[in-house]
Amino acid sequence: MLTQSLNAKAINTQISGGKVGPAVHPVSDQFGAITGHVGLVATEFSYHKDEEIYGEDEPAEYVYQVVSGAVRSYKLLSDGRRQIGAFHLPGDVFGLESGATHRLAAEAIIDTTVRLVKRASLEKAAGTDVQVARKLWTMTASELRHAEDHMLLLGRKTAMERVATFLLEMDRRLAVAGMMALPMCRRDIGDYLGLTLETVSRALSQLHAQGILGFSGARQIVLRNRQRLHNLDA
Amino acid sequence: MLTQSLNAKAINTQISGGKVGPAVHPVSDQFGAITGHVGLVATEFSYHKDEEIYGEDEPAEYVYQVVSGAVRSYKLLSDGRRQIGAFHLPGDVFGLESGATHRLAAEAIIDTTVRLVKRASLEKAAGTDVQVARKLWTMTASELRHAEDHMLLLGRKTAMERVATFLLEMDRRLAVAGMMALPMCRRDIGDYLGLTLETVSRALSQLHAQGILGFSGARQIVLRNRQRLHNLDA
DNA sequence: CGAGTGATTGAGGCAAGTCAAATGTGGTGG
DNA sequence: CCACCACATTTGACTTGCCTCAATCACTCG
Repeated sequence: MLTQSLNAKAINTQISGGKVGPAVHPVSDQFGAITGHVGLVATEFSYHKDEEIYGEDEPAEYVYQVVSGAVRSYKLLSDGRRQIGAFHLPGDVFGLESGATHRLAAEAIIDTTVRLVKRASLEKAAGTDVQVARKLWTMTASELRHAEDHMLLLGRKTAMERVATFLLEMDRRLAVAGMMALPMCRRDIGDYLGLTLETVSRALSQLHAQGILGFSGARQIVLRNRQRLHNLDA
Repeated sequence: MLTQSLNAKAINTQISGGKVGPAVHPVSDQFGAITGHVGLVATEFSYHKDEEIYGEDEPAEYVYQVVSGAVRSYKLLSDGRRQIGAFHLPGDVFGLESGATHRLAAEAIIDTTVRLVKRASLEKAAGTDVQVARKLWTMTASELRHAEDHMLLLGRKTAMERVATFLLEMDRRLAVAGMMALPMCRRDIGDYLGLTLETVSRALSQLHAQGILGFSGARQIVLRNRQRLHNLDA
């Protein structure tokens, strides 16, 4: 099913180690660090806004890297409550599992292109090449680090502290020329921070009123005072 | 400093692969799975109740396995708010890092004995033995899985759902003859679940009043109806 | 330029937090 | 062995930060 849909829509297949698209940041090309060593076949593939990439508990057949666009990884409760565990931005690897299935679902936030390799081929490479095995471990470990930081946020920070942390994270990860263009809506931010979209909006309005940030459209944000934002972040 | 204190208090050094203490569950002996392969030296060591094992951001010199007792891993905010990321019970490995430092601090909840090996020797073994490298990865991946589940709990579950989840987790991990002896106090439980100790206590009282659990002392709990607890867990 | 979705703002409610007091309990020394 | 003490837990009364529900506003994109 997934394979069919991939084959039907694949737009480009290449031997990795070839040139990397402009959206992939060179110093953080985690995928290349693996595929370059072992000559794995990487395929490019695109998803539309809100399209599912894989579901929770689905077999983990592929490992992905965002080329352009943005992805949300999340879990759902039976009544629809959602917790987004991470946002994946250009250059990020996602969907890497040590076990057989995906622990979270993944969806494109906006139209998104990914590069992907078969999980089985990575596993095989890791069995031969210790460098690859080490890389898989460190990628999982940095996801764990993020999750540990996020548990602190979700369990113990106030709404304003959460929003401040979020803004500083996004500023670090996607600011260009001091401005960030958020790909996600207020509901996504709320579901990432364990808040409602209204609470996120109120916190942003308050930061705007205090001159800590500026808007040019709801999703174009300029941080005017990172120091004060850090102070609000506990 | 750490090394000194370790040397001063070490009570037993052995080549691993020897017999395992009775408190370590045989089917989940993650440590043995590693050390058995490469003949690493494991040392036993004990900590008193509330003693720090390592601090946040401290160099990760050792990897630990609980032999007996219980350990909490946590992060602190500057004003003292605490988030416990995990409890480590007999058989569990903790303190395993891919990077140079510990991401969370660790403390003994009660008097605790651990087995430990040098991180550097594990790293070395992983460079030679692909089985070891794979094991390190899967151990980190299962910590990540727990953290992802816990983010959902912290971000989206109600107080009663959190406590129900906690009880089912502890029942699974440390119930003997249908009864569990919790090593941690209500404050630890609250800091694990993102609640206050009072809220934890009220939820437990309510479950007791509904006949879902029974007490013999505040920390000796017997689950009388796991199905109803599952229903409360969303 | 208008429709539709996303964002903001307001008013009121409630789940969980805070503060405080009473009760229970395990550990220890007389 | 038991009485006491220190601390853990429970329970109560009240507060509050965030949520819910609802209405308006403002982009974005046909």
